[in-house]
Amino acid sequence: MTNLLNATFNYLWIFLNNMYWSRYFLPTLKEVPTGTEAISHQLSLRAGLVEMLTSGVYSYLPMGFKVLSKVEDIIREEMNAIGCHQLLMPALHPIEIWEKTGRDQTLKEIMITFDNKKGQRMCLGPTHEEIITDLARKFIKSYRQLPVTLYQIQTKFRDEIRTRFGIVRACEFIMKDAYSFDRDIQGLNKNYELQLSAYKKIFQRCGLDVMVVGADSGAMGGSISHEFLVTAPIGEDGVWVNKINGEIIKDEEGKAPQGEHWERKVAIELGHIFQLGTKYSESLGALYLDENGHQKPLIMGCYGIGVSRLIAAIIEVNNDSGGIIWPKEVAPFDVEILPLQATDDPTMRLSEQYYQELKSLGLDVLLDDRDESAGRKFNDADLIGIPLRIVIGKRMLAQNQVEIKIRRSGQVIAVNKDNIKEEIMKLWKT
RNA sequence: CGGGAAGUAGCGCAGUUGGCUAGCGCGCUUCGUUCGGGACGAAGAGGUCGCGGGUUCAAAUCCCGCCUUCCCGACCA
Repeated sequence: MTNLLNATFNYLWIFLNNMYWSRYFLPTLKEVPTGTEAISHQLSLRAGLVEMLTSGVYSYLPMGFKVLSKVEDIIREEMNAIGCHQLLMPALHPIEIWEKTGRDQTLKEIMITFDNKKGQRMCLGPTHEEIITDLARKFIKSYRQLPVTLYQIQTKFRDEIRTRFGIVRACEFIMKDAYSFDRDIQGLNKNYELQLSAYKKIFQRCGLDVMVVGADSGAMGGSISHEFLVTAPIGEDGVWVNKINGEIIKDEEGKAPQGEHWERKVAIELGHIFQLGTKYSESLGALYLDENGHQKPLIMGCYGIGVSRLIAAIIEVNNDSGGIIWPKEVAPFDVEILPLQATDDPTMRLSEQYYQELKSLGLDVLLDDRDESAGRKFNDADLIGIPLRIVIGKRMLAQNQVEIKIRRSGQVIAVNKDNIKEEIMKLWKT
C-alpha cells in the first residue's frame, strides 16, 4: 500500500513538473561541435534539438521534437483550412510500382533498395507520387469524387550522395507532401493556387520571408512549378533578385540577367509545388468516368515542404551570437522561468507558482530549476532561445519585482511580482 | 562519384623526429564554500589513441590497407 502510494506520488510529481529542466532531457553543449559549418547545424546540436546517428540520419531529442510538432501543427492547420485530408502512406514499397513509371531508374541514385527475405525487391520511399496514384486508381472512379487533395507528413528516404549541414540535407527527413486530383486543368489551377497561398501562410507563420520562384520540374515531370526559397548563407540554390521591381528568377547555369539592378542571392529551397498533369495517372492507370461516361486520366498536382529542413532554415535566419531566437509560433516553449538561486525557498516557490499559473493560461512553460550558476543558466537560456524569459532573483524580489527579458530584442522589463501573468500575456499577444 | 581536411574520455583539444603508468580544459560523481552573465577548493569516475595488418626490443607516433565524419563540386525538400 505504501509502495503504491509512493509510486502514485512520484508519478504525479513527475507529471506536474514535467517541464522542469532538471527532470527534462535537454543536453546543451557549451562548445561548437567539430566538423560543423552551418550556424543552424551548430545551434541545433548545441541547443539539444537533434543528435546525429550517422551522416544524414538524426534523432530529434524532446525539445527538437517539440519544435517539429509545432511546425507540423501549422502545416496541418493550413492544409486542413484549404480542404485537404491527411493520410499516412507506407515508407516501404515494392519496387514494381516504381517500375511502372520508370522512376526506379530515374531515381536510382538516391533510392534505398534491398531484397526482403522472400526475395522481393523493396525500396524505402523517396517520395510518394506512385503510391498516392495507386490509391487514387483504386478508389477514385467518378468525377463526382473530384476534386480531392490528400496529404501526409512522413519520413522520406533518399540516399544522398552528399549530405549537408546536418538536418538541411539528410538521408532520412520529414516531408509534407500533398497531392491534388482534378478532372480538368481549371480545377488543377485552382488547387495549385490554393496550395500556393497556403504555403505563403505556413512560411510566414514560421517566421520566414520566402521568395516564390518559377522553376524547372526536373524528375517530377509536368509543366508549371514553383519553388519556395529563403535567403541564407548556406543556401544551395542561386536566385537573381531585381532590385527595382522585386522580380526573382532562378539562377540556371550561366544565364545571368543583364544590368546592375540584378543581385545574386543564395537560398535554401523549402518547398516545391508542381502541376503534374497526367504523367502518373496515365502510367498507373488512374482513370475516372466523366458525366458522359468517358474514361479519363486524373489531373494531378503535387506539393512538398521539407519539414525538417524548415526547422534548420528557421534557425539559420533567426539567431545571434548567443544562440537561437525562435519565432513565436514555432518556439519549443513560450516562456522560460529562470530562478537565479535554486536553493532559495522564496525564489523557488514563486517560480513554481508562475509555472502553474502560466500553464493554466495555456502557455508552454520551461522552468530552469537546476542548481547552476547564474551565468550558465543565462547562457543556456540564450542558446535555446525561448521568446520570453522571467528572471527571479533575491535582489529584485526584495523590492517585490521580477524581470521579463525578451529574447529577440534583448529588452528587459522590471515587473511587480504580482503582475507577471498580465505582463506575460500582454507581451505574448504582441 | 572526383578534390580537400580530420578521427586520442561525453564535448573541445594537446601529445606524432618511435621510449616511463597517454595528458589538458569543460562536463560527470562526492564533500564544502559560493550565487545577477559559463564561480572556487578538495577528492574521484571515465580510454580497445577509428579498425586491421606490418616494421621494431618498444607504436597514439613509422609503413600498407580499410572504415567513418566534415568541407568544395554534379542532384534534391
